[in-house]
Amino acid sequence: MRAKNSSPEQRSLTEQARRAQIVEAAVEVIADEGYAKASFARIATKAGLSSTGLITYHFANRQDLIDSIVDEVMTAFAGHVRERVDAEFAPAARLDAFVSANLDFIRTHRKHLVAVLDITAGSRTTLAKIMKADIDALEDLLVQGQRQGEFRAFHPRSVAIAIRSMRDGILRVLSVEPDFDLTSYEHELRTLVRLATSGEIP
Amino acid sequence: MRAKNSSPEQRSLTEQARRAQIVEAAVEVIADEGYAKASFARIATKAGLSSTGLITYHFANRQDLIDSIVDEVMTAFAGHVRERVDAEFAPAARLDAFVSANLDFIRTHRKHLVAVLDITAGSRTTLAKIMKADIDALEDLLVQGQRQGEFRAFHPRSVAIAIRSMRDGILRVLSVEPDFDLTSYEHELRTLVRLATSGEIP
Amino acid sequence: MRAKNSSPEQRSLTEQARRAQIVEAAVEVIADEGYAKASFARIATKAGLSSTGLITYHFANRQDLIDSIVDEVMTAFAGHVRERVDAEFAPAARLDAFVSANLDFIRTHRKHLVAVLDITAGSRTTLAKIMKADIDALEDLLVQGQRQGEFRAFHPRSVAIAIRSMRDGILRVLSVEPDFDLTSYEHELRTLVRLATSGEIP
Amino acid sequence: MRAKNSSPEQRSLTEQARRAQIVEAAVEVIADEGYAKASFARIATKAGLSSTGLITYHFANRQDLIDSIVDEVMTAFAGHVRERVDAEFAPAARLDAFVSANLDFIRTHRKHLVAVLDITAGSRTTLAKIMKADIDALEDLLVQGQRQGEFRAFHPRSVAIAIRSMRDGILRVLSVEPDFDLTSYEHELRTLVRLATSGEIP
DNA sequence: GATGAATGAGGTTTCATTCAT
DNA sequence: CATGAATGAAACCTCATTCAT
Repeated sequence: MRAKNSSPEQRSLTEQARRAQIVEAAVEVIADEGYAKASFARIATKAGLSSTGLITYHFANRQDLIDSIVDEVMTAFAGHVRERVDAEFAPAARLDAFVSANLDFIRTHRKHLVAVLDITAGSRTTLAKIMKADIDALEDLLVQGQRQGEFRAFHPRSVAIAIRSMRDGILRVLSVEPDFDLTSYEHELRTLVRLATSGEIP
Repeated sequence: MRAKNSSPEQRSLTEQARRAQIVEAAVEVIADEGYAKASFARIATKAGLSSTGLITYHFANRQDLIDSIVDEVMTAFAGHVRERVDAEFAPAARLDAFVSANLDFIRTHRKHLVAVLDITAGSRTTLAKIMKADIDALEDLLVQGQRQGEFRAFHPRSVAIAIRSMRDGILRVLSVEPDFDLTSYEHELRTLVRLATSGEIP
Repeated sequence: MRAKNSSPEQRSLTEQARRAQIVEAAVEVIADEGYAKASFARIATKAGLSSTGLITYHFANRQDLIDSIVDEVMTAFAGHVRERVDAEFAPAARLDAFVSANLDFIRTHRKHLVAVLDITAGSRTTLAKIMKADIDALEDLLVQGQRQGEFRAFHPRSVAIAIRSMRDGILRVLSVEPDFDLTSYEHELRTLVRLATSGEIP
Repeated sequence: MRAKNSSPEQRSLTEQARRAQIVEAAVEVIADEGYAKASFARIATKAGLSSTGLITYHFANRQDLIDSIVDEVMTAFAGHVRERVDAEFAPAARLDAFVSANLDFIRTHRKHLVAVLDITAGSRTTLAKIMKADIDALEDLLVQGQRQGEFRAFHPRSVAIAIRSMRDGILRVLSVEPDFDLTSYEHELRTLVRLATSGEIP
């Protein structure tokens, strides 16, 4: 019997634990070896499962597992960032909080984010969905700053894409160079974002 | 006898043409459907070949084909950019030329660059190689500008990564939204890069 | 402790009820979707059970469940037909009663019989057993009629096969066209059987 | 590269031979062990192939193989029967030719027909298609006989179903008892059909 | 040079069955 | 009695690669 159609609330503790375990193993495999090599067999081995059947038992199919990874990681990520952003009031401060919250989360969840980056690169539909969500949120922040006169005049969507790109870019570096030190990059990124946006709209 | 191990110089005209044809077809398939779905079968079909055997006949193996795509595209890309950069003298102008040359090439070779982006996302070793080359070149440009006092003080490698990321990021957007208009993005990108670097080192 | 190996007499009421429930669900699934798609998972779902484990708990294995379905349906079927046949005395009347009793049961138990038909089509050993029983019974009826001089001379086993085939054939039609109207078919079948057998042995 | 989309005409001799070989092996396996047990692995073994991959190479998928079997067998069957039927003129003679042609073909192609019977039992859509074609053809024959006054009044579709059922029924017997002697059955079947239809419409 | 045929490894998924609780 | 979790075999299918012609 499958757990396929069960909604998150009705999952037993055992099931939640197993799902989490599988998701973690998948994250590890994807982050370490790349999405292309993340077969059920490797994931099962990494998770210490006796067969790939257990994965299909807990997830409807491959896409379901992948979606679960993305959902879980991005929900945590977005939550972390939103909390930090919402602690600030002025747009410039909020934007700076956004950048530093991003970097913090990257530091503590490198593998998870690299895994999601890899997934989105290998799955266009997932990429489209996530990218839109990210960029929309950033754009809102920027437009807000412009309305309040804190930010200069610029094309908000383009700048949103640029900022998001700089965050993603460092993940790509990390996927190849896991020990890359983020200190300098964070400093420069915050500076760049400030320089890019500051200046009142004339 | 196989053509596999022959070095570029030894290739006959026919062979060069076939290789180019296969590379073009592969680019198209990867750009349109993603790296994951770019099987030899699809590439052969797109190229109008009757058998995947021909691909293995002209390329030692899959990796060889992929490397050829990347080599070809990146060589042309780098050549185009270098030419435009070298036409300028002052670091700031060279950097601006770099950005606009990048965008121009993206406009005219969208599919090729999206394909390479997809490939690098799916193959860590390729990614590492390309990224290093790109960032090194950019870093040189930035260091030069700082030495000549045109650029402010910043961590050159970090800013190089940031600039390269903004270029890559727009390719990800294009991979999902092929008709995205680059005009505004190019404008903002040039502005951002100028704002990010300008100011003499004190 | 398992209920698997218990003989029918030893079964508790609860257990009998569960078995019946599972058998009914299996009949439904097989009749609706075909034997090939009648997995334990589908049967459990149809029966409103939470696990396929319950099926294996009550039945030794798949074959046991299938056998139970066939046994139950065919016992009821045979009982119904025998009762109707035994109400008549003359062979011709008994044979006619046999045909009309068959059709009546088909009308009231279409799904059950379609399920059994599907099962026998998918399991040679089951088919052999049932077919032999059916044909033997019919053959007895025919031989009796010949002995009493009511039926013409014919090869009884062949005619038995033919009559049984016409009964099975309509089930195949019903498996594809559940709403097929049996009225005309019953009329023709009774006529055919009468025409096929009537005439004294010279 | 696959031969998937090739139409029958453009198949090479080698390919035609391989396809025929695989079809024959599949027929044998299905006739001997039943449709349910006819996995690619068994078919490949029976055909002496080194891997199941070769089956997928020559047939788009399982359904394609199954369809090919059915097509091939039923085309030959229908051709044989039609030829024999068309050699006669009067409806009664045509119907008798139909029956005896059916039996002849069953004798020479037992395995093929048993295989098709098994396939249709395991695949509702295929069953529906074939049954409709068979019954339609028979019904035409019967209606023709009624129009010309050679046949008595009866419901043509029902009698068509009955006749076809008697033909199918003997195949089921053969699937379990391959050495069953058809002589008596053929005799009785021809008699039954004659008795069932003869007599002018009043 | 080119091709179609063949191969076998490896992918996801389905499934009946077992077992601890 | 019943359940959910786990297992591993087997299914179909895709694929890169090899090879005879």
